[in-house]
Amino acid sequence: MAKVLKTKDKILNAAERLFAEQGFEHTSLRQITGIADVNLASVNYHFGSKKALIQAVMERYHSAFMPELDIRLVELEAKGVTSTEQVLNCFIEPLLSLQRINPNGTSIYLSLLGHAYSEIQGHLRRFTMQNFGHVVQRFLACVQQANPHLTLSTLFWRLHFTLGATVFVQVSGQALSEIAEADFGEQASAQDMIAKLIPFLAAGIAAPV
Amino acid sequence: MAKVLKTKDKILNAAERLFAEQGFEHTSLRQITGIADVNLASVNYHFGSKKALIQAVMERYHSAFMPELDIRLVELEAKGVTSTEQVLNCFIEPLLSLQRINPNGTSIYLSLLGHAYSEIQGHLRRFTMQNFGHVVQRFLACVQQANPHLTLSTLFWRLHFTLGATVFVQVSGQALSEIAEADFGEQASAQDMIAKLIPFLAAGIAAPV
DNA sequence: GTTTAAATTAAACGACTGTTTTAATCGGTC
DNA sequence: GACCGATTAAAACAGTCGTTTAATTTAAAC
Repeated sequence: MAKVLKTKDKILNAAERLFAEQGFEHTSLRQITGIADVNLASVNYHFGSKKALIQAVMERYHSAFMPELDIRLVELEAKGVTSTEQVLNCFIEPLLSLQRINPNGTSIYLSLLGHAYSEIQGHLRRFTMQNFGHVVQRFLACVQQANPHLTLSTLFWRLHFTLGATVFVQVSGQALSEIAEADFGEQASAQDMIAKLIPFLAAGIAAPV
Repeated sequence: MAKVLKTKDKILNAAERLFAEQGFEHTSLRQITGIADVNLASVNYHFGSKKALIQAVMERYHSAFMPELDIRLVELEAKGVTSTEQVLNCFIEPLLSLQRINPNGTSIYLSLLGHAYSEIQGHLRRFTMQNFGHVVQRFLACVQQANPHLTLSTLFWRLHFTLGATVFVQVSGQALSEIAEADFGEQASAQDMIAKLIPFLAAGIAAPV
């Protein structure tokens, strides 16, 4: 008995798919309502604006991911951080748990994050930091504890390099996966990509100056 | 005797500045012609289309940078590559030499590259690979020579992480620099950013699996 | 069955985009 | 000075976008 989705959920589902595939700005409300098979005006009726729709799509994932991440960071902080890789590993399970929202939840969330940061979505950044800024702070503290030899400035830059590498790969993820599959015959799931990413990032963050 | 610029050059200069600051898609022809103080229609008259203008802006930098990079990669290849950092260092001088085109040439070029890859500019990617694909190939060969312990697949992914980190930081460069200056009192020039980036990337690429 | 609010629909709005058209002007040549 | 191609100028074009309006339908409460 496939549940009949209400208009609001049909919009959210269509939007998250298109946003992840094409980014926020390249996706028009007409595309979304076309796929969702609802009227154009219903987006503004149910969500108020496109901005608000974007935030609603993100929040569904944020609110599932962030608390999970925070739990693991707190645990790690308590028992003491000894390596950068430890910190990054805290991301794995929370990311994979997003598959409960959607079978492709992990890559969708990462894609959305990627587009949120590569497009100029100031309102999203503010929105995220307001709601989950403390998680970001805790993450930073953990990385710092793992790398006491690095100055705050160096850490600042390296974390942004980290963010950049992650984000970019997710945005170009589909295209890259196709190339990788053609060239190396390997299908790269979101999980595989994370596994490949972590050693790279950990080594980069902890690199000597 | 400040040389009076012809319309075509006024457009190119205004376009490269705005493209670097805002990206290609967020920059309208009306913005460009407004700053350049020329008529809107002159863009299509002199360049044919916005796409063609984008390529013209990129080519000015590509044609200055790519041959310089190639020279250094060939030299390095001849004397034998022993470390990843060696390969990345080949980028420094060619990047800095772009300041002859424009005092901010280095960061403008990197910004343009960033936007070219984070926006979906398929035509630019094709254009670049057609003209300078051999340089990319040589770069790949050098990295491979420096890291014989890595599989081609691992290398493929790590180079894209590398690209991502570089690109992202350049796109968000201005915003990040401002934060860094506020928090750590350091002004981060394009040169500084490259110097911070290379150890991070080199360690990431060469990391153990 | 009537009432009332919620939800859906079709249509238009106003603002923006890249591009094209048509006419006016500029610069150099005979 | 008259000609002529190259350049500039103002205006309109055709398309897309997010949003709003006003009318209609649906669904639940009484």
